[in-house]
Amino acid sequence: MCNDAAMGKSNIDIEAASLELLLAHGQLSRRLRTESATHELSWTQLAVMARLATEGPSTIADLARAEMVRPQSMGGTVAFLEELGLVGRQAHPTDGRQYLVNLTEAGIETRTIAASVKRAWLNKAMAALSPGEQEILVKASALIRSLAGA
Amino acid sequence: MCNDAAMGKSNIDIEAASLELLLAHGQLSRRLRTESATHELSWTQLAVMARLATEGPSTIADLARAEMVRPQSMGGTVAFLEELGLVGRQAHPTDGRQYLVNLTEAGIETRTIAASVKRAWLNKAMAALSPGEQEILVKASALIRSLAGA
DNA sequence: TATTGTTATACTCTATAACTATA
DNA sequence: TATAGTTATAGAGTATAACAATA
Repeated sequence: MCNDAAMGKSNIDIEAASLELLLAHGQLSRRLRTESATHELSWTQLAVMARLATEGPSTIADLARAEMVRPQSMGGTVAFLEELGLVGRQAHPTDGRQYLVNLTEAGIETRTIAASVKRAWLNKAMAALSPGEQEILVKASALIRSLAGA
Repeated sequence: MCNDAAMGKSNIDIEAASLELLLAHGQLSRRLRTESATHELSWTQLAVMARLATEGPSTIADLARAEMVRPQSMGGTVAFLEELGLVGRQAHPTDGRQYLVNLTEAGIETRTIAASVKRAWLNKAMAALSPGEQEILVKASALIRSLAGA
């Protein structure tokens, strides 16, 4: 009468469920890698582009915190996107140490992100699912983001 | 009358949905990295352990195909698990080129997998969700695995 | 000739540590 | 002294290429 199942707290085996999610995550990672072309935006690069588009200009330190990488790593990510002309940087108005990173016109072009081969494969794969299944993945995406950000 | 929405094919924006899944996936990857300790099983190592447990002994080439990495990479993965004593290998009964990789007693111990710090964090995070949300993630895991394997 | 597996080497992404400049 | 950012170096995971042994 004292375990979760007996108490009716949940009819799902959390241990099994989290392992399933973990294995699914790993398999998706490897599959996406095989579908990726060279010179394609990486996860973090894509995430930075999306964040700048929705949240507006931000500093390297802020981007690093939001995307859960070290500032040094984010510095490299931003430098790479800068070389591609997708983002630019401006001096911070009040703090001489910081830069404000922003999307350039080229970066704003949705096509730049949409051109991703990763997305092309995933678009196709998701289009083959039923609307109900698609909805599950949309809800799961939101849940995963909230889990990861908590 | 000719676009998907008008035809009632789906009320979900596939482009947006796949980007959401992609961004969620990336964020989960980075979060799990920050939660991971050193000397912990990697994604592929974990996947191989799980596969050997459910599918029985298999060859390196088969494992590589199933987990979508190159045979050379899987060779390294198996060699690593072998050093840890989690898997062993036997000569193939009929083909002298191949080995059959199998879980050792130590590997069979569920605790070996369960000891993962990744899983500990994810268990805790998933336990905090409602049963309905947990169910969504369980269903999404199955969908993602079928997408990745297709 | 094709396939299994190994060895050698390189690439991508990120981490840690040490440094400079500004607050 | 603390923080933003850079530079240098190292690590994990996987890829490609070249090779040996077996089918």
